[in-house]
Amino acid sequence: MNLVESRAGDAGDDRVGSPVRGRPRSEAVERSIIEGVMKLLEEGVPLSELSIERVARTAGVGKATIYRRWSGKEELFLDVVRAAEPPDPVLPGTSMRDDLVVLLEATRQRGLLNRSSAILHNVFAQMKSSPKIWNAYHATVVAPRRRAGIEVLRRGQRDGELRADVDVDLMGDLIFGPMLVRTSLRPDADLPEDLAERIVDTVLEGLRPPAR
Amino acid sequence: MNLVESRAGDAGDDRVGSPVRGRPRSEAVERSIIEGVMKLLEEGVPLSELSIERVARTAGVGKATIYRRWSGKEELFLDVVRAAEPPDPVLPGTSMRDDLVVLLEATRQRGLLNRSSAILHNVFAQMKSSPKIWNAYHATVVAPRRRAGIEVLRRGQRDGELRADVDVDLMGDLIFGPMLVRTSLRPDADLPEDLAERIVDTVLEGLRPPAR
Amino acid sequence: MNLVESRAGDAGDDRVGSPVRGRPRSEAVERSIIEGVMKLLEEGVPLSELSIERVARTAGVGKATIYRRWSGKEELFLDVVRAAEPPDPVLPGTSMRDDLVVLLEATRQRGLLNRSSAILHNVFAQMKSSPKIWNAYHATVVAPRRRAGIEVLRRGQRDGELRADVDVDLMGDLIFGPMLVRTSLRPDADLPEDLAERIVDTVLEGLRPPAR
Amino acid sequence: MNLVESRAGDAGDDRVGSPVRGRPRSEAVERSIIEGVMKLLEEGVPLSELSIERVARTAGVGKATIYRRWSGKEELFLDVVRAAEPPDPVLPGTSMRDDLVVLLEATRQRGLLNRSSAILHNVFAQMKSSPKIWNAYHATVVAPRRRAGIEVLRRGQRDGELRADVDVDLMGDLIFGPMLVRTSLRPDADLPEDLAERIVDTVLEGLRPPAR
DNA sequence: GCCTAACCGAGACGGTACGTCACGTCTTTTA
DNA sequence: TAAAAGACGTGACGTACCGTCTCGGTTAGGC
Repeated sequence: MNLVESRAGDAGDDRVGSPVRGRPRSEAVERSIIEGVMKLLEEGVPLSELSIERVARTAGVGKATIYRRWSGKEELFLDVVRAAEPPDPVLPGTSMRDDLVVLLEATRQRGLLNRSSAILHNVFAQMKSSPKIWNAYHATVVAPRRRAGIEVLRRGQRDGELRADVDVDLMGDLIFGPMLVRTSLRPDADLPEDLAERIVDTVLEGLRPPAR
Repeated sequence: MNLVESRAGDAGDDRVGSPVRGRPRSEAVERSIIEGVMKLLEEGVPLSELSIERVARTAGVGKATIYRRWSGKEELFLDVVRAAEPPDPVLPGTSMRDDLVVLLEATRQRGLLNRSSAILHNVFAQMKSSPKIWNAYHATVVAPRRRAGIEVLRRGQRDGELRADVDVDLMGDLIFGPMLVRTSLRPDADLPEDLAERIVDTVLEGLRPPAR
Repeated sequence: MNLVESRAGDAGDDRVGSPVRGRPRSEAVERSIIEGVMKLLEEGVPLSELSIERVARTAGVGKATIYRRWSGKEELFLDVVRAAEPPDPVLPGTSMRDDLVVLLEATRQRGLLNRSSAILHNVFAQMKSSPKIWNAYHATVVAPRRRAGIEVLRRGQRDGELRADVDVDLMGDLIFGPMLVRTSLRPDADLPEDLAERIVDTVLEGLRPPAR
Repeated sequence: MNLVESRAGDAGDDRVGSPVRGRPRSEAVERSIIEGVMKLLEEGVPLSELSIERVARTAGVGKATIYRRWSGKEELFLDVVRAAEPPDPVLPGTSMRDDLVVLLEATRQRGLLNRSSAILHNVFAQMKSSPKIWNAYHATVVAPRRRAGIEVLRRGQRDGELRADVDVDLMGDLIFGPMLVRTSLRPDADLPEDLAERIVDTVLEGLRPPAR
């Protein structure tokens, strides 16, 4: 998970009995660092004041111990976000429409979480400002979910729930775009309970006025 | 436009006696600061290395001169973005559909600009990471455009191009959401030339398979 | 008195009738600046915090108005000290011994003033740290007094109160040195009322001309 | 010696477990800072241009490293002066008169040093302008020497070289005052080779115990 | 009674230094 | 060899003054 995990004498060690020498890294230290960051964020400390120095002080840990595991602030935050990421929703599988609603509702829940708890709101924002980290987060967390959505759509095409000539890639954005805009870009947008259903149904239904 | 502009006797001062005291602020200095930031960004300097100190050095200006106008890095960047903002597109007015395509195409162009020139990509990202600045940007730049889109939709309803019972607020996100996701959130998405048309037409058309 | 007194059109003006043109400098401004400095010093503001900027603010005066009169902080302080300098004592003339006691007592009074009022203690100290200013102060204030002391001693030699072979220059330091050490160099020394008499009498004891 | 030296487990710590924690401060760095200041002073840099920033640059050291040891410019200069202080002279002990001449000659040498090398002249002046630092210098450097002088005088009284009823405290100033005035207060005074002898002999002339 | 030059307050301006903080690396002792 | 501790060089932070420079507005002669 970390980006800096190479231990001295790690690779290419022939002897099986003692792959690493010296004192092993403490997992407890690892946990206490990540939990320390979360504690600070929950206490409302703005991200700009979250220095490595302060994290080390809070976790009762030396700075070098942090740098031994992560190459910098961004990598550390990436792991913090990953640790706080809610599990993927279970799809009912009753229909494409229902599966899409469930996926979209999970996205809405995430948006609500970001807004209310403020734990991750800023970490998230910070991540977006760092292309390297945002790409890493995208690749390991966001993209898989998007792929799951695409897969649902493709299955819908096979089952006749969606026109076969539709570009599922664009379709994914048509479904998730409106929700993501409201959760991530428009700070003032509201997220009513039936939003997921309304988006899915509206997109699927067609919006032209009925032929008279 | 600036956030720090308390000077005695600003606009709308009835009294004739003492409109401004002391040497007035130089507009040339103001311009050279903003242009200095742009120059640095164009040269590929990462935003994290864009200190006020460096901006001052580049613009040949004292730090205090910057702090006299902006209360910090974020406020300065906000003005940089505003200065680089392209003008609003002119709507053809031939139909709701055409107007929407033009608006959406402008959004796509903005996305292309952000990606290619790298001038604003990072400033943008940075802005998103600061709620205060993002809200200010949203209120003065993004929201008006969104209102323009909503207005087009409402006119479409009056003219019978859009069903009268549709929630234009949600509709705005249905149209602009997919494009914004591709320009702002998905770093790997492509932006083909006909994307605006396809989004508008697909959303308006309806996606259910035709009754057999 | 000031070090920067050149007015434009000052020197080399042929015409006699109009030596200065334009609005003349206000003497009131001059006074209010010096009094402003004294007020601040009396309030206990340490000299290191006495910036030109603050002096200008206190006196309700523009900075340029100060720089028009003095070339810097040191020159200004020099004039402040000169303005606060007590008048030279009047010598009784009854005898060399009495004149010396009066001069030495004036020095003691000055030391007491410096210690108690704290007005000048620090200005004095600051002045000593600037060779240029200290020399100027020495030349215009201290040296004349020293010359007065030397003159008294010389008169004493003529009148037979002091041995004729004594080096009056060294003698001056023998008399004034002990007092100056206590007033200027030893912060903990006490200055009893009869100090001047004791110094003069002790030093003279061995230097009286031998009874013939 | 320094004024800022709070480190855990200093001297006199009985507990064996944790005498000092973390990387110890480098003595080499300490030396290079003080030597850097001296180098600059020798090059003729006026004291007013001796900023902490410049000292750090010269010594190849971070500003924080300086502030870790001294709380400001004055404290640093105090240590510089102490480092440059010549060793106390060795008293011959042949007589009170000879001892006094040796002590006074050391004072004269110090004055010559201050004048010629210019290393310390200004540091000295600066120190005098800061009561806190001057008092510290006085207490640790000047006062002990004065006490040594007083002790010599007292011994002279015991040995019959000085009248027993003389106030040795005042006597100290009578001897050292004239020399100090010439070395510290009068910038134009000369310091001839036989000055120490002449002062001592002149002052003692009247204070010898009466021949029985 | 005007003209005009210098004054005056205010404050912007390019600089420099302040003292603090965090960065990421390093050097200690202890485990 | 990991770990806590903290020193180290580096460099940005935001503030305060420096001495100079515009501004609009005042004050005095000289015309």
